[in-house]
Amino acid sequence: MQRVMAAMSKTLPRPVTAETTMFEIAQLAGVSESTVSRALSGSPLVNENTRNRILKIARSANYTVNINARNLRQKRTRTIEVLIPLAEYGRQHMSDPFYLDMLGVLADALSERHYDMLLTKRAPWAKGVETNSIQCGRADGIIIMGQGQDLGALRNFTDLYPQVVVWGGHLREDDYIVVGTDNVAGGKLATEHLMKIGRKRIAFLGDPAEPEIALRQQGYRKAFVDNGMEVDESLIFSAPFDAKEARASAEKMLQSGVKFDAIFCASDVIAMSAITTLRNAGLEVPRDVSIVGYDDILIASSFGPSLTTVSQRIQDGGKTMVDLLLQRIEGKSVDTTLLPVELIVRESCGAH
Amino acid sequence: MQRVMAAMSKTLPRPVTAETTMFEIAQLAGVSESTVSRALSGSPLVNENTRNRILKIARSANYTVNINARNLRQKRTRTIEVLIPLAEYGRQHMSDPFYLDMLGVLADALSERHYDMLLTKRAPWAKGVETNSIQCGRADGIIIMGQGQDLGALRNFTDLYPQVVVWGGHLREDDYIVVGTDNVAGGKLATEHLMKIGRKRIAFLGDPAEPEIALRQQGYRKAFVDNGMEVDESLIFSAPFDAKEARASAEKMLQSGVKFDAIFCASDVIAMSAITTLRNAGLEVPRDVSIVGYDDILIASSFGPSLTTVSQRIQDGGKTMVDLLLQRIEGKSVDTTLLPVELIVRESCGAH
DNA sequence: TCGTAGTATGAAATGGATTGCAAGATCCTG
DNA sequence: CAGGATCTTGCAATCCATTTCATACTACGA
Repeated sequence: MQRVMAAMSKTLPRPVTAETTMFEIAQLAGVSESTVSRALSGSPLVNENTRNRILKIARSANYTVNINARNLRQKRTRTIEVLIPLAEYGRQHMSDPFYLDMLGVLADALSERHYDMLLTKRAPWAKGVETNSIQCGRADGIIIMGQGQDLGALRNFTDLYPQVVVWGGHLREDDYIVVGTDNVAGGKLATEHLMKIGRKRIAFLGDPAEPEIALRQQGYRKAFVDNGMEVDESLIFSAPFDAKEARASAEKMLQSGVKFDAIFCASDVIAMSAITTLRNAGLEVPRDVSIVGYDDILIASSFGPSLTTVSQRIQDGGKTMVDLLLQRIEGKSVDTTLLPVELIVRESCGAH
Repeated sequence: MQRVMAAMSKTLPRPVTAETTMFEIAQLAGVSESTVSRALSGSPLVNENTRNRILKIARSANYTVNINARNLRQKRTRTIEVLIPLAEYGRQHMSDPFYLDMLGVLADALSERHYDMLLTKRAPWAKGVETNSIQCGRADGIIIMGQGQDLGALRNFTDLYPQVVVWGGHLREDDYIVVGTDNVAGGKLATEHLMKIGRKRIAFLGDPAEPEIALRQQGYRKAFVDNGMEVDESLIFSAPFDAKEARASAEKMLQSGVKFDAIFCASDVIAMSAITTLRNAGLEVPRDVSIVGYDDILIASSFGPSLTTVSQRIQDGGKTMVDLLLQRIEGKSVDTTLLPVELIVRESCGAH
């Protein structure tokens, strides 16, 4: 790796880590460690004057409790692991900006409750992962974004470690806690909107290997059935692909020669790719083809014809996941939650 | 928050945490805890047969060491905090997908070295953050993405806690370790490319409040000076804005009435917004206006016309940050590093 | 056979905070 | 003023693994 080096190399002045212990604070304040501990943790068992004195001393000594000692004793970490399918750079994958939006919400929701966030891209059951963070005491619970491909492994894991919340599709047979939008309703909503504005040949683009997408496709089908129409299977483009290949997929769709005047895309990223591909092929959106996406990601706003989409209520969703997980960690009984869907109509979805 | 609840509520079977301790494994194996500890940590002080026996027992008991106890004793956590300016949802900000790409690289680089990643969006010196993760023993070091607005606070912090690496622009007076591309060279490269393809009125779009962007603008100016031309200040659009407002900014640029035939955008997100805005205004890219971005983010590929951009070498950059940080934590002397820039020429940047 | 080097193991101290229990101090009530 | 209730505080145990130091054992050469 070729690099331009700066002139001066920087050496470590001194390795600063936790230095002062509670003992020293206790000495300074002339009390026992117990009292210091109680004062700092806001226990009512401490006299108000004593507390204030201790707080002042602790602050001036720049003292902070050692988290590891505390975690060890309390058997809790106030840390939640978040598992996100991040980009595999080597393989030129791209990870969906949906996750970045969600990450922001989760970060807020967790820090509001004084929890830290441990970020991982590999499932605890994946090959080569030797231990999981719940068991080894690194985290109190896990938020898993997306059910992924290996539903069996997910189910096994959540059987063993129930302090888990999964973002994804609601599958009847699953026993873990799921939060997500009502994907069937969402798919139906999007499709019916396209019908209402007069589109006749509505295509579906998305890979049903992911449970959520499969449910959206189910909703797409339901829209036809419920309106007394038949699904034209040639309009369903469901070849396996992820975000990086979305554009290629959209191109194949064009080349297939099948006629369509609308596409329900299973995600906003897919929709963005589709729009780009159509435009490059000389078609106009929404004049020639109407597009609906799914997710309502923020970046879609800096993207040209602004995107009609089914909102995943990322904000609600993230907060709900945190709420439920923390409740479950406390041992409370908790429900799988389907968030209601909402169609956000914007430019990309005009009538003929 | 209105919700559709699933029929069955899920109760916690049993709160699974670390249960078996090293003592029990020692009992089972008929050895002391010391030996178990050594066996599991791969110490050469243990007989090979004994180790294998212990490993087998530990595995069958589904045992994992308690991380907190280990961290406490060893005074290290094998955890790195990553500070990223994530979206403020309430305020409708958007966070740059550049960070998501970088996050993927960092996750890989860290996990390769058996480090965990703690994700934060608030600087340790921010108001309301009571303690920093290095001091309280939560992390061994911090990677800070972007210098942000408060350079003074950053400098103070890194004076106190040197185990920090910052992604950003190389500012001569700064003493902390910086990794980033050579932003001046990058800005110059982009601008000169636009000159070479025959563009005469090249605009700059980006907010120089962020040091990196300021340096890119410096490179933009240098391109003119070095080629014996004068900078037309009316072509520099540097009103403060972040990604969410990029589109609005681009619109202002159009409305200003200033003529231009190319834009050097300080980031890919800005470039995407600019292209969209131009197109909506009836202009064509690159026929009427050539565009160059900065970052080479993955999502730009699903955006069409594919983006000419200055690559930030996200992969190199992420790995370098992790390398340098871990070296510094070990107390080694370490250099601020400028990554060489590279222009990736694609569609968005054609000649007249 | 003794001494020495080398290998394998265990006992015990250590890391830093939290918390159950006991006890001293203070206050109140009759 | 005795007796009980209420506050405060401290002692010591506890959380669980790592590591230093000492010891036991083996083997080998002299």
